[in-house]
Amino acid sequence: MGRGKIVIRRIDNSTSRQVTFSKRRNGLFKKAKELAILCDAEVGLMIFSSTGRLYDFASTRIVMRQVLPILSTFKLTSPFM
Amino acid sequence: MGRGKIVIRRIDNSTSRQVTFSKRRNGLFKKAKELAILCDAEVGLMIFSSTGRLYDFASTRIVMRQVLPILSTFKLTSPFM
DNA sequence: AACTATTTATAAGA
DNA sequence: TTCTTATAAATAGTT
Repeated sequence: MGRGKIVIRRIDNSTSRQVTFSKRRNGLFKKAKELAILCDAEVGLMIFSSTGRLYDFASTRIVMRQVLPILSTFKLTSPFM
Repeated sequence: MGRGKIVIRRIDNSTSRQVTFSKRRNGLFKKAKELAILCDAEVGLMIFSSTGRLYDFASTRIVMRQVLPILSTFKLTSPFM
């Protein structure tokens, strides 16, 4: 979606990568919110930039006992696990 | 993006809502994966359909101590909380 | 930070 | 319902 077609691989140039991150992160949040509204779904989205900064969104009513099984698909490091 | 412009509000017709859910869910996962690859970011995405079915995706390396603060933004029901 | 040429996603339709 | 396609929307490269 742009002046040229791109291949999906890590963007080498740091500045370009940062710009793309900002644009696509905003796009992803927008679409997550739209999905929740249009389809009456619950959506949780968390993004960590390569520098470790966190961006997140969650529609309501997601409960911990539903979230826990998902967490097991992450690589977890926690005293709880 | 389609034959007509739509307003972002809950889709009343159950069949249309299900069809849109399926299409947009796939689109959201695709974009989440692209963001992770292009921008070297970590992405976690969880979607519950209105019938309670879970769909999720996570790129690796997300650790529990980073996830926990996000969970507090959800409405939690858990013996841990 | 805007712009716009293009690509991509998707709303309707078949 | 799986496939098609006209159109809306996102965004890559530019300024």
